Formats: sequence, C-alpha cells, structure tokens
Amino acid sequence: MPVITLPDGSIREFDHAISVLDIALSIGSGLAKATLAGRVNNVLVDASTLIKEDASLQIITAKDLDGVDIIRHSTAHLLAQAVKALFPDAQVTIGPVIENGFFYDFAYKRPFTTDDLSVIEAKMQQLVAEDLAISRSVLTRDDAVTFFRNQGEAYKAEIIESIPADQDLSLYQQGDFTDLCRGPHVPSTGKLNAFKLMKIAGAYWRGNSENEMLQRIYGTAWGDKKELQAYLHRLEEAEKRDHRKLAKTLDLFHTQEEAPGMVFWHEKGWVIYQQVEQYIREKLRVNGYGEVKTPQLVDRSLWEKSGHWEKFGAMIFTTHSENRDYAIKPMNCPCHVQIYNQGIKSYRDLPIRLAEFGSCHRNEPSGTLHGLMRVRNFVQDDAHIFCTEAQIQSEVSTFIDMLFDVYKDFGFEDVIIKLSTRPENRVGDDSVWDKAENALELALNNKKLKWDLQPGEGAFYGPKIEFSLKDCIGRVWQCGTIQVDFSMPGRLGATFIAEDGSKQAPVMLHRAILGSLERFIGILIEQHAGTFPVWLSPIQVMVLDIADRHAEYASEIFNELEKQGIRVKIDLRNEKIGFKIREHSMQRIPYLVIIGDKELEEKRITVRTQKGDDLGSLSVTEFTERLKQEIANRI
RNA sequence: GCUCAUAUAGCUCAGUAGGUAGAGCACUUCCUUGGUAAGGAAGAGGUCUCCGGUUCAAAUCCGGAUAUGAGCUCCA
Repeated sequence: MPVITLPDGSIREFDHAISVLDIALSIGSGLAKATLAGRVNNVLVDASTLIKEDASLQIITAKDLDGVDIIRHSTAHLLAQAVKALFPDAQVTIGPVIENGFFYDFAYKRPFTTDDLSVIEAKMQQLVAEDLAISRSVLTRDDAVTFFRNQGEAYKAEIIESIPADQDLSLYQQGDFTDLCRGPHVPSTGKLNAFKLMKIAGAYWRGNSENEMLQRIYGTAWGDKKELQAYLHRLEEAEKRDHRKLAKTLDLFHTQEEAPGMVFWHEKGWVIYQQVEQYIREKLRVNGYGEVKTPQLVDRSLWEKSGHWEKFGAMIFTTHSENRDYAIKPMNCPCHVQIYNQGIKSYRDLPIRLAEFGSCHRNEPSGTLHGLMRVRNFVQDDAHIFCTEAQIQSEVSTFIDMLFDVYKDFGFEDVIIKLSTRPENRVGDDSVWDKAENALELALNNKKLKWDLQPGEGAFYGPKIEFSLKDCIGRVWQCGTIQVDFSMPGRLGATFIAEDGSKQAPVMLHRAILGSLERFIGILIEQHAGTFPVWLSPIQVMVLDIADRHAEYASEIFNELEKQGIRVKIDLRNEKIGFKIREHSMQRIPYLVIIGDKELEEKRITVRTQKGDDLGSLSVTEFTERLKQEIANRI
C-alpha cells in the first residue's frame, strides 16, 4: 500500500505497487506523456520503476535539469544504436553526458567522416520515429561480460571486467541494441527529438595516448527543439567573440607559418599587452615583490640540476655556441634561485619574493597550439616566494586575496579552482606533503571558496592550486596558479640560516595570477568581445572632423588630448561623418569626438560613446576629467 | 604528437562534369565638403600555401610537406 508524497506536499495512496509512469498518469495524461523518469526518495529511476513502499516522488520531465541530462544520456545510446545499425562491426565503448550534450566513442576499422555524421543522424531520426521502447534488465557481472563478449564487444567487456564481480549490472535495450548502463533512461526513443551531431574527433581508449585511437562523435541534445535552436544560436554568437577573429578585425596581432605558436603583436594589441603588464607590475610592487630580470639562454647544466632537462628535455628549445649547449629558458624559476643564492640568507630575510616578466619558450606539441591560449613563446606574471614552511599558509592566503583582487579588476567572476595533490612519483616526505596540502586546502576553505580536488595531479615537487577561466565557447584555460615546491631549492643549493643557526633549505612557492599574459589577453579579448574598457582600449578617443574647414580646430583638440596622455587619433579624411562614425564604432573605440561648425564656434566638443550615446557638448577639460576618472577606476 | 577537416586578392567568401580565376568590402584616382553606423564613378590587385605525380591540360584528381581549425593526449 504505497503512500506517495509529491513535491508540493500532496499525498497519493495506492493499493498496489505502481510504476512512476502510472503515478504520473493518475495525475494527468499530459504529465504522463512528458514523463522521462522519476526521483524516488531522492534517487533517479526509470519511469517504469515499480514503487512498492511509501516514498517521495518527483516526476522528471524535460523541464528539469536532470531530465535534460537523461535525454542527453539516452541520445548517446541512440547514437550508438544508429552506428551499430549502419556499421555492424563498429564496437561501442563509452558514451557519457557532457556540458550541453554527450559523446560516444567507437572503435571502427576506419575513421568516421562528416558524411557519415549526417547519415548517422538521419538513422537516429528514423529510430526516434519508430519510438522503440527502452527496457532495463539486470545481469551478474560475469554474465554481462559473457553477453558482451558474445556480441563481439571487447571494449565493453573490458570495462565490465574492471567492475567488482559481486556487483549486478543493468542493461538497457532498445530494439536490437543493448548497452551497459547505470541509467536511468527515457521510456522510449520517441522522447528524443531535439539533438544534433556536432563533430567527430579522435580520442584515445581510456584516455591513454599509448592506446589505440577511437572515433568520438560529439552531439548536443535538449528538452525541446526551441532549446536546441537557442543553443546553436548562442554558440554562433559566442564564436563571434573568438579572439583570433577579433585580432584580425581589430588589428591586434597575427601569427604566421614561419613562427608557429609565436605572436606578432601589432601596435594596438601591444598597447593592451602593456596596459596589462604595467597594471600587474604595480600590483606586485605594492604586495612586496621585487622585480628581477634573468637571461634567456642558460647552460643546460642548470636545467639538468633542476631536473627539468630529464623530465621536459624534449620540449626545451636549445641552441649552442663554442661547444656549449644552452636552453632557451622554458621557465624562470632556476634563474630566480641563482639570484636567491647570491649572498647568505637569514630566516630574517624570508619571505623573499622575486618577480619576473621573463620571455619563456616551450616547444609545445604542434597539435596543442591554439591562438593566444596555447603558444610556444610567452611571458608570465611569474614570481617565486622563498619562505619557511611556517610561512606557507600566510603566503598562500595573501596570494589568493591578491589574485581575486586582480581578477575583479578585469571583470572575471567565474573562476574555476582546483587543488591538485600528491602524484605517485614525487619527491619529499609524506609529512611535508601533508603540511603543504593542508596549507593549500585550509587557505581555500578559510576564504569559503568552491574548489574541486584533483587527486594525484600535483607536480612531482609539490601540490598546487590552479585558477582557470573560460573562453567564449566555454573551454577552460588555466591562468593563475600557486605551487608548493620542496625540491628545487635543495637541488639548486638554496639555503638560509635558521633561528637555531642551522642551515636549511627554503620552501619555494611558484605563483602566477594572470599566468601567460598571452593567454590572459586572449581570454580578456573574448570576455569583452573586443570592446575594451577605456583603460585597456588601444585607442581611447578618435577625433573626427565634419568638413575640411574644421580640420584645424580638430587638430587642436587632438593635440590637447594627446598632451593630456590620452591615447587619441584623428580622422580628417574626406568622408561623410556617418561613414567615419560607422568605421570607428566597429573598431570599438570608446569615444568619438565630433568637430563641426557648432563646435568650432562655441570652442567646445561633441562626444559620442561606443554605445552610441551622445554626451552632448563638453569643454575639453570636462571631457579629459571624465576620461581620467574612468581610466583610474578601470571602468 | 595522434585522429579528422581546411588552405583561392589585404579581409570575408564563390568557383561541384579538370579547359590558364570571380564577388563584396578594403585599396588608388577623380567627383562630392556632407552633422551621428556605408555618397558616387573609374582603376589597380591573385605562381589558387609549398613540393611532387596523373593528364594534351590541374585551383579542381592523387601523394607528401607546412600551417591552421575541431577534438584527444600533454602542459615544468
């Protein structure tokens, strides 16, 4: 006699075990039609699940986030069914839900093509039209292994074999296709009608590049067609913010074949770069960092001592002279230790914070290069803090405050934080790792920050926190980081004299807020869609004359603004004012100053903002005051 | 590095039976001196990424290289 409590608190009693779907039907046929699954006592289950005991129940439809996830998961199965129908000797592997959609990896004798994609999608539509029932069954692990082996599904069998033997497994069947799955799934394929296959890509089996490459098909799926269209439209709009596209239209930088992964900064892009660099330089200064500069080329022996040659030698650019091998530096830290090592240090000197905007080169694999986000030559707002173990906590804490302070100034709110802890191969005692990991974790928790743990993902020399930002289409890029290093100071002979007179190795904190300036600026461009706040804008003001007779006064205004330190340009071309306004608006210039008869007569200026607002008639002083205010406040 | 795709004028892109290249914008010149997102006319501009092959003939078909794009792996 189950008593069912619904989310609104209402209660329904039944005199027999009843399925989620039948309960929905008892509420209304419309709801039954929309039912995808149920949440029984807070656990997601299939709509066909029988409820025998008293329970709370929420009917899940496409309007629930969980409902959309179930749709995505079922659409992945639908994809697999279609692929198996079209390519019977393809093998299925895994097909999880991801943000906005799903993917499914297949093993097949040849790669899928874009043409295959449309054929597969058509097949999926056909299976939807057939509205095949999706049913769940349970097997023991060993029976499941046998089942999939018999089907020729070696990958599936391998996955199941890694599951403990005493566990029962659920299978889902639709038509003649059966897949292993935890579920839940939608009741039938007819419930899936808002999806689109997006792209194909290679993906290594079990994510290991030693393994064979599978064929991955990505798709997106939604509760209804409207949501699907909205998503595709959002994606299109987002792609317009791509920093590589904007770099061309706004004349910020370019790359070319002769220097893959390295940036030719144009005048306008370099202004932004310089603004960012000067900004963070000042932040470092007021936070107790000293700026240094170290060589670009350093003998390989230093990199051998630091351990980088062994671990990253293949990715270090080298050059040689007079029978010596030099590394083109991939990072600044060993050089900073050399500076630290000059003269004797006392515990009283610590912490010592050394910052450098050093140009680093890393021979990143060709396939990983990506606009400004992944380059082979970059500059970081890099700094190393030499401190005692006891100082780690407060240094990390201060750093995190500084980082969020900076991100706020640039308008970044959505920061993804990850803590990576000890990997299998590591240096240093576990007791020291305990302390360092605890210090990082405590710093995050003290600030009530949301973060994810990445066990085993730390560097070999210590744990780290990573701070990541998203690009225009939601890809995540690591920018800030703080890493505890127990190894390098010892390897490179850094010491200090402790209170008790003993010689000890300092702990080294590697830290960056922006990370690679190149990457950060790439994200910044996408964040602002190319329309920068005045303080970052390459050109802040453009002076436009209406007719030739205004050129002289316009030039006076231009000179005055330039004298005031404003980044100003003048456009005296023989074009209509509408034409000039259009052109400079599209170049995202924050302020357009218009000079015509009226302005000449009144000895004032008319100002138009990037948004198209008319600020009316101003004196030059009123305007520059406004500008300086905005620049100072980073508006 | 791996898988797939792409490479045509400064930019965005056409060029789908293989027969020595087109458009719009930008550029140059001329006319126009016009008040808030494109005034008009004329002109110039390309070794179709590079190397090789097939063919009487290749932007087009095939192979290779390079770069780029999407993903995977990696990222001190």
